[in-house]
Amino acid sequence: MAKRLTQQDIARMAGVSQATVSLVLNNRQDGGVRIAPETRARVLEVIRRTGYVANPIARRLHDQRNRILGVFTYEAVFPSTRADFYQPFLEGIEEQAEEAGCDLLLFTSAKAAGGRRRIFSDDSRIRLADGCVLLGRTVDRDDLAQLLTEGIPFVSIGRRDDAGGAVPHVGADYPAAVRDLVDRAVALGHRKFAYAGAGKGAESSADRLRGFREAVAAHGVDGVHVPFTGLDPLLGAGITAVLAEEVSDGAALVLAARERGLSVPGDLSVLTLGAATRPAPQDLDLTGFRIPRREMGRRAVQALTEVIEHGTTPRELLTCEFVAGSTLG
Amino acid sequence: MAKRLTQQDIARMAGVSQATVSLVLNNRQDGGVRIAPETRARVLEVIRRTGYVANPIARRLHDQRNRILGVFTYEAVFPSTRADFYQPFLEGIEEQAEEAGCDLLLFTSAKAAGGRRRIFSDDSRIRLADGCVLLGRTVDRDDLAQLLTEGIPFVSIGRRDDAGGAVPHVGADYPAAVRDLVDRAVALGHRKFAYAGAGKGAESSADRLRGFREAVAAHGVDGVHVPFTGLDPLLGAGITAVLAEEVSDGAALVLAARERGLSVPGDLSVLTLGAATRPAPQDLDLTGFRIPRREMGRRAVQALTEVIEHGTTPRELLTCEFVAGSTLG
DNA sequence: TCAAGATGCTAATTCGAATTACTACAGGGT
DNA sequence: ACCCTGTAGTAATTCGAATTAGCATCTTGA
Repeated sequence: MAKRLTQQDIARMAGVSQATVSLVLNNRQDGGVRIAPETRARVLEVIRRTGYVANPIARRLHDQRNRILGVFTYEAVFPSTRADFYQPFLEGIEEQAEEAGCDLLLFTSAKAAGGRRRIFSDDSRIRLADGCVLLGRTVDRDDLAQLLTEGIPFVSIGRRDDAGGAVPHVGADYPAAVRDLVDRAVALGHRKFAYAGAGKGAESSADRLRGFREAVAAHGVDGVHVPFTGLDPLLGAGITAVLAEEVSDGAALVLAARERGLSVPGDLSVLTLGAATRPAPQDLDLTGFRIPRREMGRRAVQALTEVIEHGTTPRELLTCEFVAGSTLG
Repeated sequence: MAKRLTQQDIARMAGVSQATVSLVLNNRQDGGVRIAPETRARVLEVIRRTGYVANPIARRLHDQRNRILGVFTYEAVFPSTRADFYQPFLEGIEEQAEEAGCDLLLFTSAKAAGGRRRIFSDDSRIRLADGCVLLGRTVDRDDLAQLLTEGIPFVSIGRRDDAGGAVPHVGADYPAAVRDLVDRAVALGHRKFAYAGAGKGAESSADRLRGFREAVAAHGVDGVHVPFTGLDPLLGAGITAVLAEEVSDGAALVLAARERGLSVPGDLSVLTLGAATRPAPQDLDLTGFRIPRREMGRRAVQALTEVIEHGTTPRELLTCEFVAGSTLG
């Protein structure tokens, strides 16, 4: 393998010093730096002839910045089963990274110790990057705490509870989105609501349930929280509008109701809250909201840039867009 | 931003020299290097406590390994329009990288100069990685040549013609796959074939056409090459079996034939050759072959590891699996 | 008891480029 | 002759980690 040319080589060929080559290469004119036009031309000619390109590694070593942004996920991102979830986020991340002139480092080397990746292991490579975007429905709290104490610049996609300190994040404003759905349903005459789903565990689940509770309280209407167990318990309780955390659960409700000869939304309205841990049928035209995944990816990278440059702690919730659908009436 | 820890810092904390930290970190025991167990333990403890990781840039400057593998694509990988194409490759790449304990660097910073990314620009970052996987239907020949002359380890996914030297690649064996299809069709009685598609441009297209020509020659049957222009020219020429380079073209043929009251495969057999530059309907059950994309991704990373470690020039074609379908008879 | 050998660690150098402080010299003014 | 200013360039240092030569110190064996 042919040894790569260095500035020293160029310098020798042009009969100048390495420093001069560097100065010419970076076209420096400021701060009392002067290179005679002929010298400059001579150096440039040698560079042109040899096709010399500065070694980016040495360059970065000096500049203290990599222009590398890390992306950490707690599972592999590409398998098609997970692709639907990660895809839009990554799309936004990639877009913004390109704009910022940064490369993306996927931490694929993180060993799945005990089935799940961990950021910090014996040989953590997290510091390879200037900073890191965290992606996943839930994030290990110990990992978060350690990121904070070690002062590693990072931004979580998705709101996160404090973990020994405020966690920088770019999330979706689930409370507002869920309140909006309830508002619309109340305006249409609904008075008995149910929230079907976990409502806890991940912050995103808790936030949705919180929005639900706030909304029913504000309107003074009935609202119960139940784990998702199918259609019967809901009908028995006289519910007229169900908010299903999981899209696939919402879809299941619609199908079950119709199978039983009930009309959706005539007899029952079904609203879906965007959680997609399982694949769901696409053809049901469910009413709900759209999580701005791609935009979240973009904003996360922007926020990360700020963290890296100014050490700020950005926390931001993006608005979810209402999706009219046809299951609310 | 909190200053990043250096070996010097670790050394101070452990009360040893920077050299010792380096030796412990790399677990060196050879060549007269000896570190007392207690010292080693003390250093490791500090490393563990602080979560210190060697700066890859500095490391790379000195030796030649980062455990970072680059992935270069000539367009953004995540946009959903391209996802179907890239996804399976990336899945394999990620899998194998994880196994090899390497991280993946996506060259998102490569500016699309003139609409298309280029590997080499004024400030090429290609050398951040230990080596690089190239992904794309076509690859810039100048880029290839420069990769070769600069001795940068890389592997192309997809066979590539020489570009001032043999290009390491992991491709699909299109000639064999196409020959196999022709063989099967001949065995079923077909004697007049057409190859519909570009048959040139990308190596993958040329390889398919070459396989076609070899096969019809070997069997002594009729075989013409036409650009894809719909159904009529084929019927006029008395063709009974069409091999459509593009999946979507194959699908179009089937639909057109059936619309005209013809039976597929009764009146016309349609074989598809797996090229997917455009989205195609999934429900037609076309006869053809499956490109082992995921496996290609895996093998490419394995091959790249060999290139990096031993400077070899692996060239390999993987077998495409026959897909029976229902459009050959 | 003293040289030989083993042990444990460190000083110094290297990688390639960027940057700063500084030198060397020319010409002008007094 | 002296200082001053401007010009053109270079030597030396820096970034962080890896490596090698070599310096102390401690054990043995004769």
